[in-house]
Formats: sequence, C-alpha cells, structure tokens
Amino acid sequence: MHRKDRFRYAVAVDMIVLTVRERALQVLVVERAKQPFLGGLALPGGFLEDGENLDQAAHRELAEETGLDAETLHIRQFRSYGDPDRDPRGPIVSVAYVALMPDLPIPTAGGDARAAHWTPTDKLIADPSVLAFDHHTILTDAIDNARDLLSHTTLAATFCPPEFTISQLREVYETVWGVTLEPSNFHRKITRADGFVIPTGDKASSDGGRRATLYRAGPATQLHPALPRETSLNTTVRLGGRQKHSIS
Amino acid sequence: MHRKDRFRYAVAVDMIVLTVRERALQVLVVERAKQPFLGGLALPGGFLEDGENLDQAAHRELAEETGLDAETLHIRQFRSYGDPDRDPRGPIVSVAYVALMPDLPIPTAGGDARAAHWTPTDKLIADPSVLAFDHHTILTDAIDNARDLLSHTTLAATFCPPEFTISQLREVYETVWGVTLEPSNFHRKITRADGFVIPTGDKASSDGGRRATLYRAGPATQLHPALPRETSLNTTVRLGGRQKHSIS
DNA sequence: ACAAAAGTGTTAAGATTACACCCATGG
DNA sequence: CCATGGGTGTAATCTTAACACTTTTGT
Repeated sequence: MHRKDRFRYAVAVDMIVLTVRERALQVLVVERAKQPFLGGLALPGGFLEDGENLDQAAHRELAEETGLDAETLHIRQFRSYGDPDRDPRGPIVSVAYVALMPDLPIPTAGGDARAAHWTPTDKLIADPSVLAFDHHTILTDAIDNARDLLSHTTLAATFCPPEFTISQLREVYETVWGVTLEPSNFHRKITRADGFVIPTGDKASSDGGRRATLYRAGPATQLHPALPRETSLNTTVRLGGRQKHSIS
Repeated sequence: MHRKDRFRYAVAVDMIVLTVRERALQVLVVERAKQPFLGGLALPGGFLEDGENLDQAAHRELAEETGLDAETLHIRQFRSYGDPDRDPRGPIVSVAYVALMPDLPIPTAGGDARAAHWTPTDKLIADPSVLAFDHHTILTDAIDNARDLLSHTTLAATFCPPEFTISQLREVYETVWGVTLEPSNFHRKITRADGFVIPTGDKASSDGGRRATLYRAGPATQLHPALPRETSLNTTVRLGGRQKHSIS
C-alpha cells in the first residue's frame, strides 16, 4: 500500500422504491434529464453531499424525488456496486437503498426536471436494456432480497397503508411472490403471529362481502414461524381427478 | 445537483473473517502498523486499487492478510459504512465483507508487517474501544447478521472443514448462538433437510465413542424448515422437580 | 335472494420435543 | 467392562393444509 496514491471515487446512493400497486410489484423510476443515458430510465439517486452520511443522503434523495418524508417508510441499505466501468462518467461507487411503501400518489418530483413514476417491475426485469447503467442488476438483486425477506420478517406490512386488512396483506404476499395463498389459513397464521398485526377496533368498508377487521403493523420485525414461500399455503389446483400443488 | 462539485471518497474494503475455534466465535484482527490507531487492533482491509471491483478487492485483501485463496470460502458483501468522520484521514467509504471459514491455521500475513490473528468476538464486543475506527459497529452488525442467517440458510457448514460430522456442525450452531441443542433431534433435522449435508461414506475417527458419519456440504443454500434460534431444540434444564426451558 | 368476501371449525397428515435406549469405540 | 459420544425409536404435543361451512355485507 503506497502512500497517497489512493483511487478516489464519487459516491452515489440509488433508491429502489417498491410498492404493490394494481396487483403488480412496481418500482419508482425517473427519466434521465442529462447525459449519459439522456431520456433513458434509471433508478432515482444522486451523489453524496458534503458532510452527509449514507443514510442521510438516501433520505434526502427520496424526499427530492418523491416529495415524501421518509420518517414512516421502511428504508434500508441494501448493497453497494463498484465495478470500475459501471458508470461512463468515471469511478462511481453506488450504495443502493431499498424503500418499501404503500401505494401513495407521488407528489411530483421536486426541483429536478425529471419526474418519478411507478413502473411494473416485471417489464423492467424482462428487458435488461431498459434501465441505464447497471440498474437492471441492482433492481433484480433488490427484488430477490425483498422476496426473501417477506417470508421471515414482518416487512410485508410496510407495503400497506397505516391501517389495512388481512386481505390487503395477503395481496402483498401474493403479488410479490407471484403465488396464490389460501385466505383462511393465511388469516390464522398472520393473526396468531405475535406482534405482527394488531386490530384497531374498526372495520373496513366493503364492496360486496363481510367487512374486514382493520389492523395496523405491530412491533414484531421477525416472523416466527416463517411464511414459507414454496411449500405451504399455496392453493391447490385440481387437474383431472386428483390433487396437485400449484408449486411443488 | 451542480456540475463537477462532487465529493470524492477513497473506497476501502474491510473484512470480517469469522470462524468457530476453541468453542468460541473468533474473528481475524490485525495490529495496525501505522497511524492512525498505530498499534491498535482493526479489521483487516485496504483501499481499492486501479481497475478493481469491490469483490476483487475483497478477495485480494483476504489473500494478502491470510495467505488463503478464497475460492472455496464463503465471502459475501455485507454492508457499507460512510459516515464522513468515520476515519480521521478523511472521507472514506468502507464496504464490509463477511467471510466464514473453518478453523484453519493462518499462514502468516504477507508483505504487510502486521500479522493477522484470531480473537474471540465476545471480548471485542464487550469493550467498544478495543477496535479502531468504527470497526466495533461493523463487527457487531456482521455478527448479528451471521447469527440470523444460520437459522434459515445452510451457511453454518461453511464454518466446517470440507468433511465434517453432525456434531461439529452442531457445535457451530451452539457456539454462534450461545445455546445448547439436543443432539439427537438436531441430527435428524439436519440429515433430513434436503441437500444440506450429504454423507461421504467415511467415518470420522473417534476418541471414546462411536465413530460419526462424515458429511460434506450439499447444494442447498436455504434451510427449510428453519432451525429456530429461540424456541426449539434447546435442551431442557431440570431445576427442583419440574422442567424448564433454558430459553423461554 | 344471491354473490362475494371474511372468518371459524375440523380433520388428517406432518413436524417437534423430550427422552429412552441401543450401537460402536477407546481406554 | 465401562464411559462417552453417535444415532434410532417412540409417544405426546403442536402445527399445517385442505376445505366445509357460517357470517356479513352490497346489489
């Protein structure tokens, strides 16, 4: 290690802001207003400013891009990307943050000309060339990670509004995992998991059906036992005369 | 975002190299050979070199500090630390990597004067001032993360040599979690989990007891169902006349 | 009344726990 | 032969999966 010939990098944060919206997992993307990739789609993000730490930069960027104060949202550092040629402008290390949020309207982007908007993730993942830089890789990694976390944490609730029904929570799991879950068993499992959800006392309004109890997120962060993604609760499908699991 | 007034950082990788050794979770630390913190203890690591990506730097640093080729080891990026004042030398973003390895002798450090040596983690965690920089925080975060991962992944096997017995694997869990597990039930759970361990056909040598079957790590990475850290398999303790769980 | 969603009951199958007990080995 | 650790058997208990069925709402 020779003195003083250290390589220097710009450091950026990139935000993967996910929500469940219209029965699809969607992510916030911006249209780039400058080179490189002018006019292309990218994850929102930006460079660290003087004196800022990583978390502060992530919160600031989220506020700038979405107008949302991130106090109540789940924001968490995910991983860093540092390939020397990942950005044509030069050596840039990007620290990726994942934010999970309910399906809120985005109060239009701030000072930046580019506006953020929701996009279904499956379209972005299917074509790796749609997103600029290495953002396709970052998005894919982040979604894989989020999917894993749903099973043994209570994170799914951060996709829901402050008060929600068990069915809304089930829709989150079903959408993110792309499975169908058995409503009655799901209901029992969630309501019995200690500290996952707590009833508010109110009932949701209904459109053709019994009114559901409203819950808010409880204090628990870990879900035990886990909600298995591949084996249980998947609804059975009858083909011919015998039963088969939809996933097996 | 004003053009060209980007803040620039040096980028370092820090390695949290963990093993289970002498019935304790131990970590590789080095004695610092220069300022700052000259003579103090720190996690091994170093700055990125020209053209290197993050993973390459992590592998290079591990080889330099331990002489070990990291092909077979489990190395994984963990998280990044970027507080502006985390290093007195200036703005340095550190990308922390966790490596889990069996209890191998460290073939003495390479070109660097400082030698790496194993240290029990509990001593380092108990006194936050022993480690230089923010390495106490980094180590604590990494260990918490590793503990969580053991329950629903097959990572515990990466603490074992290429061929190992179920008891050795059990010792890993017991040591990292600080619990006692019921040997017979643990045996069944592990051997029945699909793809976790596969028998080599050989038997281990014994010192007073039946010779144990040797296994090597299987292809599975996720463990299902998970090994619960808090509730099950913990051995019961008899006090007075009735049973109590050691953890409950 | 009817459809549709919420939620409870029930039963068979499977997993977990605690512990008895047999097996193999070194001293 | 006996202490020690490896490993199987087993019964009580708990959890899960599947689905029938009741409750509550809007149309």
